[in-house]
Amino acid sequence: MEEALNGNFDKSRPRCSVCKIRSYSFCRCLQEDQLKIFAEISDEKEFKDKQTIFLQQENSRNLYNITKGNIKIYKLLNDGRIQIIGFLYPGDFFGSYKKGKYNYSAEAIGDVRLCVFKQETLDNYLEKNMNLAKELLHMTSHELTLAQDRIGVLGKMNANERVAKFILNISEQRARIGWKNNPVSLPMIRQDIADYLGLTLETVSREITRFKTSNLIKVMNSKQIFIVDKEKLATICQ
Amino acid sequence: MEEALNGNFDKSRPRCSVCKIRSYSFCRCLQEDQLKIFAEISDEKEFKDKQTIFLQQENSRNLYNITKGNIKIYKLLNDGRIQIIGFLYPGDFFGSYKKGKYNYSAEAIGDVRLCVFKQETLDNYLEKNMNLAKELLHMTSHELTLAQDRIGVLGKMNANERVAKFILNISEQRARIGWKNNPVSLPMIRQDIADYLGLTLETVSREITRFKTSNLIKVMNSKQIFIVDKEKLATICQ
DNA sequence: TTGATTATTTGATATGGATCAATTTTAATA
DNA sequence: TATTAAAATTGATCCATATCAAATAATCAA
Repeated sequence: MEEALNGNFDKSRPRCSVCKIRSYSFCRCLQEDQLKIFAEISDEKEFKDKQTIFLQQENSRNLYNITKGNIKIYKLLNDGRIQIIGFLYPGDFFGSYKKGKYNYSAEAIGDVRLCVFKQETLDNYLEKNMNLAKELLHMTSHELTLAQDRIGVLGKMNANERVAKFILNISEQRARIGWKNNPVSLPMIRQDIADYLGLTLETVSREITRFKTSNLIKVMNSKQIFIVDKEKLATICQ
Repeated sequence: MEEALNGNFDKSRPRCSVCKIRSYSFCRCLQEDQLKIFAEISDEKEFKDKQTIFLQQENSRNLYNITKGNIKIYKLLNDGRIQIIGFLYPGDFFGSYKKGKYNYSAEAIGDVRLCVFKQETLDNYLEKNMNLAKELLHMTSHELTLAQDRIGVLGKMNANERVAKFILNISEQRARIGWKNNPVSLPMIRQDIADYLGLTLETVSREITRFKTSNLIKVMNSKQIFIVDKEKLATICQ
């Protein structure tokens, strides 16, 4: 099962040793000899497009680490309004290491592979490994700065600036994990982008058209955007 | 100096031992015998109303813990637009335990007393104290959920809902640290509330008037709001 | 390949909150 | 206490984005 998932049939090496995204993930702080233990306390699972990973009201039991694919985390208001909190990519983690309820729901965008950690198991392991605790602290702290950036975008920026920032952010994220970042692929649909940016899908579509018309981007197809003038895009959202 | 600040002249007890907000702060996880060391690696400082604690572009050196008063953390766009990321209260911490730049600026609202930790010093101390590392992780994680809640508010809620949520949130925060929460005191001016909620001060003022007119609140004075109908307020923002 | 479904774009109109402006209230200071 | 400055309220108007609606394009299933 594990071997099948990461395409590694060498039973002598733990799954984590051959994990391609480990260097972008919180487990990068582990020594080679710790990887075996870590592979044992985690479990790799697959999810299909649109499959729910967990819902906000559920008791939180797990922390997840994305090894392949994209997921969205979102909140639902009781009248059906949706706010997408974030799109997450390989190397990102989500879920909760606190008992209680999850703070959002999580859903796969396309096919996804996740490392699953049971809360208590991870918590126990933290006791033995200060590096990992520190790494988690730093990554959580980084998540917090990203969330604060988003507060700035949603609180003060107009539609034009939001869409520009979105395109640049996703391109930067791709670069960070060493992927092709131009043209940048948008795995999510326009409605998701709208629910992420606090706009409607019509407004998102119109802003993309404006960028296209003024030659800042080329729309190869609705999910592939080529950035023609990165500087000008950056100027829009500073 | 330390004694003067916390009103304790008993030199035999470390400052942290008599700290009134310790039970709401990350240092609550420390044992009595560790408090002496902690009092030595931290430093208590006072700031006056509107005084800048640090600016976003500065190199981050410190982590701060509020022992008295309120502060606001905010981001500035280059055209002068301001977004207040959060209002922080006694027991809250802010700043950075990473090298680099701060992610926001911080300013005192009214007179403030802060525990200041040097990054490296705290980091070194973490090495020796797993409890503290875990506590910081949990509190940072909690900060993250608060930030995610705010993303939901700014992305999907209208002016009416935002102001209702603000009043309830601040009242809950007061209750959490055991303070009088009705009438709730708003230490910040309307412009700050507006910059926090992504609205204008006129809109904030109008919404407060609406709540007053429909008898959900009583405005004792502009900084003291008595919540008359908590349930109805809660229904507005669910 | 074709029809059906889903996603995206584009257009017309409506509206919530911004903006501009004036007044009132509160706080600060001489 | 009077004078000034700062904060808050209220009113009139405007505009960016939402909403409603239709057309087009892409994707999927049979």
